[in-house]
Amino acid sequence: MELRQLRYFAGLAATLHFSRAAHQLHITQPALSQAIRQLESQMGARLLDRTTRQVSLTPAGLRLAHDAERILAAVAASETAVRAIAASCPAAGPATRPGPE
Amino acid sequence: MELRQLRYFAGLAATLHFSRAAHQLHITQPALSQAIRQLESQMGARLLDRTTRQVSLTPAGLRLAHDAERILAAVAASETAVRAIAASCPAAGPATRPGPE
DNA sequence: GCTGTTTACGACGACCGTAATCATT
DNA sequence: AATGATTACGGTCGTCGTAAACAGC
Repeated sequence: MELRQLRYFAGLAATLHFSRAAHQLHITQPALSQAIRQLESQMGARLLDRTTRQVSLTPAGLRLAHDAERILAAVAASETAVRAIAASCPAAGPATRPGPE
Repeated sequence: MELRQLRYFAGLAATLHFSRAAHQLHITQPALSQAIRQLESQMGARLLDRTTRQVSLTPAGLRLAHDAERILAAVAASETAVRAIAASCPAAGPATRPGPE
């Protein structure tokens, strides 16, 4: 499982629409479809009920959608915190060159 | 930021030793070094103090190490939960073929 | 017939492993 | 000199986009 998968699935779960979700995620519909299919395969569980025209979450999909948002929020929060710490600690900066001059 | 990065960083933070961490992660040292470097670049913050022979966490790295473990635990828990739900809901299985027969 | 998802296919890029280099003890 | 991390480089796999096929309203 990768964060990319969770981002895509969260976007799809929010809209329940492949086209719109793909557009919001800045990818094409086939790429999203493939990624979701791969996620389902890896999880060994069907996450969506696709009746070709109707997209709805299965119980497992609902759970994953909920968890995905929490996880993605935690990741974003951590990233913000780490950047803040680095910013307040010049010695921990990315390219803090004390330099001889 | 990807989970792969977090897994690698968590493993490295646990041992503070590239060779041992890489071995435990089933990759080579250069691959780990590259992944960590990439993570630092993307985060815009130095996560480790590498004095060539001595590896120690920066404040930002310490924070990320802590967050990474929490996030990875949440991911693992979610995966378990989703699989359990799918297992208890045959209709949500991966290849549950009701079949005409 | 049209909207919307899936499948097929080719190209680009990322990740990993091997080999060589450099630094520290 | 030996250990350990980095850099360079080539191969391979994954991911994405375009094009075509399929299904429901």
